[in-house]
Amino acid sequence: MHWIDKIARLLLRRGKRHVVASGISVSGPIHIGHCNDVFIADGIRRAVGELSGKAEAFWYADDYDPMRRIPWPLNEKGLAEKYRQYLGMPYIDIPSPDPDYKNFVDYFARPFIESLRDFGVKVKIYSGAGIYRGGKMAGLIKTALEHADKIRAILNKYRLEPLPQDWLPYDAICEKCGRMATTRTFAWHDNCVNYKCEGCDYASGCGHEGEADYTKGEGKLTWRVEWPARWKLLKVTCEPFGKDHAVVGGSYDTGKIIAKHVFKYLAPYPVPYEWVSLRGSRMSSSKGVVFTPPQWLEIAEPELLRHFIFRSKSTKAKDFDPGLPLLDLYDEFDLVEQVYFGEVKTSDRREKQLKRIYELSQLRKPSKKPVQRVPFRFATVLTQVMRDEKHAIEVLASKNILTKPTRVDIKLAIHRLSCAGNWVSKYAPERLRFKVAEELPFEAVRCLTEKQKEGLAQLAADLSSREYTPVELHNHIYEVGKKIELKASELFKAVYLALLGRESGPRAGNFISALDKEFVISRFKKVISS
RNA sequence: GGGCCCGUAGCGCAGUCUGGCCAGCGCACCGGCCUUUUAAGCCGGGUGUCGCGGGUUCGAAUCCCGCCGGGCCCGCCA
Repeated sequence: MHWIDKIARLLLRRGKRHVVASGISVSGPIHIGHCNDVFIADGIRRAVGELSGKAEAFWYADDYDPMRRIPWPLNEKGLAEKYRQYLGMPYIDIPSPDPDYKNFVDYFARPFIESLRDFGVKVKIYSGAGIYRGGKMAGLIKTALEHADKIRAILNKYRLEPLPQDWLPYDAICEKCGRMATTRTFAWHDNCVNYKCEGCDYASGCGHEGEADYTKGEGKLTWRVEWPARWKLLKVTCEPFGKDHAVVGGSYDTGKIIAKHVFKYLAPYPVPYEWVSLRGSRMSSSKGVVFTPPQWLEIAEPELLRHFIFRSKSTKAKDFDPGLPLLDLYDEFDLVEQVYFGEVKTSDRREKQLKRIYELSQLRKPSKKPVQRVPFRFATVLTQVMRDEKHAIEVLASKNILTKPTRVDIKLAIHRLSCAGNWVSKYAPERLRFKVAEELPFEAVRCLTEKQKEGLAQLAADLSSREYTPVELHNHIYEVGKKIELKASELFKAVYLALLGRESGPRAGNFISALDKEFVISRFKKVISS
């Protein structure tokens, strides 16, 4: 059974209605590693629903935390100076570097939130700042303040250095300088928490002493208390989270205890997950080592990222490499799809697992009919020679890659071709790139022998006298070589030199078929008369 | 100091929860074929002490204990 379904079953043993939480701190560019979080939450929501439970999922933007590091690209020269002043302030109060976005949070979170729909993820969106400023957390904050001693005792069990006697689980925003990380709270009464803006290790305080109204969002609960409060507020029953929170004595452990003893709430069923690395190294918002969902959609279908996440256990570390390894991911996805549609056989057990992975990779219910796909490796060649979409579809049909394609098949093919085009220009190694020479490459064809020219002349003549399928054409090159007693490899070389200006290229039959015939004939003729 | 994950074929991995067709998949590789350059196709081939050592069991990659190696997280804040 797939791990998503195991979790769904466990949840249903606890109850019928479920709320699956996800969310991250909006501290910089949101990358595909963060997709684990929402995709898993959404996947569980889906699985619970399929098992006739009631479930919803949400994504919560932690946008009311203080900025402790300036993220890429705001830490680049010019901008860094400007953003230094905002250290310690809540993300929501920091301006956007781009006027098209409302603020720092909008700038980083909107591209992510907007892409969620493209990935078939159906989640409610919450904003921490919205929750606090809307006063929704007021009651829970009061409870936490009333139980400050109890909370402090719980946390101290897990700390080397105990919290101060007057510690409160609340971080106030300084009304004078707007910073949150710099304040120290020490007392409270009615709706207000007293603080002094003293500074912290990465930002200095302004010295102001004041009162923050916690019912109006003039501050927030400290993380280890906020998390359980949020569970209670939003009735969370299940939540995936990264391994940093999952550590013994970490925020889940203390959150569970605080939830039970302070908020009288059963902690959600935890789903810890491993992180996604990029080309072997940890993604880092501050260094700009990130790969984002919109970047993903440029080079691959959304189903592929879902496949990437659901194909292995959540606790398994995953590495993503948009270079050549992406091709393997494509092949694997296509293979799983063929297994789903019964076109490829495997063991019963494996088949069951793969079919479920395929379902989870889909944005909606899978198609009833088998889907025709253009192998991505081939798409990377076709996209470099095709004249237009119509022509590309003709080529695909002539090669039997698409047989009687439906409108959907054609749409998928065109989409994959555009992904392939983007991939070739952005991530492919040089050797997979080629460009048809627009003008006769004089330098390159100068070294051609008379025999090679004779071969090209023959090919040109044959091309104009009849139609060839790609395979026929490929074979025909060998026939021509035999006829004029020229080694096939020499003739291939001549073909590539004439068209590309280099000695090798994509498989010749495919390649020439994908080009305009008259263009090829005239190019060959030009070579002969050069 | 504590915790988590990983260790299965040359490489990447599935299988471990629920012990018994679990010795598998992809790529690579080897042999053969297509007169067939190329990250093209077809047919055939598994190349393995399942990290090591114990234990439980009729039976262990799978469960338990110990150890080794690699990676990561926490021990500030989130």
